[in-house]
Amino acid sequence: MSIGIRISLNEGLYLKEPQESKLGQKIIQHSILLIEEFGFESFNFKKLATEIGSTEASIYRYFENKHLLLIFLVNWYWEWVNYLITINTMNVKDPRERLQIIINAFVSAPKENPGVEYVNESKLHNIVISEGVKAYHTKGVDEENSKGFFMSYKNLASSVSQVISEINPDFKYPFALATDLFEMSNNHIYYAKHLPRLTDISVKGSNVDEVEGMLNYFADKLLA
Amino acid sequence: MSIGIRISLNEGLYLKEPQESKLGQKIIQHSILLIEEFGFESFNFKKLATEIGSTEASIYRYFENKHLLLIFLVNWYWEWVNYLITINTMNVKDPRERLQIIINAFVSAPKENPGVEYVNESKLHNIVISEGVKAYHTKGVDEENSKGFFMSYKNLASSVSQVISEINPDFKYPFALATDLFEMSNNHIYYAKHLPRLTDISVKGSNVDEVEGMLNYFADKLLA
DNA sequence: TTAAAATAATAGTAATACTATCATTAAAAA
DNA sequence: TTTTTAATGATAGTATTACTATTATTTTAA
Repeated sequence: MSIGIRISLNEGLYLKEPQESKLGQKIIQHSILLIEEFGFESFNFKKLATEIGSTEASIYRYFENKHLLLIFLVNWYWEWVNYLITINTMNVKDPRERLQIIINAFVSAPKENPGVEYVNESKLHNIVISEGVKAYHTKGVDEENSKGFFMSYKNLASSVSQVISEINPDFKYPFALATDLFEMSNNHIYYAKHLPRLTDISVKGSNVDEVEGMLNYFADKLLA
Repeated sequence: MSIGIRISLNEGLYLKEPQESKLGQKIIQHSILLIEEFGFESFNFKKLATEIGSTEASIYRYFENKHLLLIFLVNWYWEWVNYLITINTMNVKDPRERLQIIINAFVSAPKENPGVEYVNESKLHNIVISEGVKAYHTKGVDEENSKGFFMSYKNLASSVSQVISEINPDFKYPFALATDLFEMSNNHIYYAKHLPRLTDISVKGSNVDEVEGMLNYFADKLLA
């Protein structure tokens, strides 16, 4: 059962809106499961087709290729985090408190499941952590950007930058800090798990309190 | 003509040390040129072979696959930045000044060409900026890490973290900040060029002063 | 000057990333 | 309800990629 959020994404990302059909939803659902489990490189439409009992050709009717599917998924995540931030900060006046809520959403948005039944938000977050940067680190970035494929990230950065500027109107780098907090959140969760000597924090199970603490500390210090 | 630096990397990264033969050096040299120009995804050993007038099979005698070649190149960069930092901070007592030199190396190491004739450091830096994260964002990261494939990055982070701890021995996140400064440096140069709404800084041509200014500001504030 | 090592030439395989065509099924409109 | 349309499935096929194997030739070193 859905609580009724509908995430609408740039139409150029897909050939046919996958959220509006059973097969489309299955593609989203199982691509998340497969990419999370086996990684983006070894993921392909043939394996996905087998997994959902469909065919490669059918999947190609929804997405041009797996790269655009990845961009779609990452955009879905950005939109969803932005949505969560919006509702969770709605009645909070103090911008410092709003930024804390934002940082909490960055590290643990998946815990607040919005009930889109075909999206496992926790696994999608893992994908964003492990593979997310690949969405915009390609030679096609400029063309894709011109089509608006990264608008959701920009909107998210913009929302956060506004809160930052509210806290400290003289701070010179509100967009950069917004982006950095998001990336640091993902990076340090990744490092803690895979390259622990690149960080000071540790993540036990799904406990990301140390990452959250660090980001709050950084934000406080920078905006003081 | 070389000024005599020799960058030695983890032996598991290659099948045969490419820095010790003409063909190996050509592989390094032209893989940098091709990846920088066309991107890592569209790069392959066949194109590289054609480019250098050799064969796929010959290249496979040096590197198992293009992914390991990328890790090799990125490691080369990390080692080289670490080397530059070492010599440039050698006689500098003040750790704050040392950190400034480090930040300068992060944003513009390529300008100080060490004279390894088969490595275009500036283009290699572009690769690190655009493709670098792909080196350690894969499903194989844990196994590769256990073989020491990311030791150079850890060493770099460790060097920088020591300076950070010298500036402020109570600072809780010296490794994280070291890593973040490096990643932010690369990220914001990339954003300025391709996704400017994710940052506040701009990079005109090869002028990265604004990035440098921001990183110095962040470091100062956090370590104050 | 001969042996060893490195490289080139050639060929081949399995997997990937698609595209095309036609048959079947499901949904919507008449 | 039928009939038209849209969506999906089944099947096949192509070009490229990521390799591996074998043998010939060239370079280097003993």
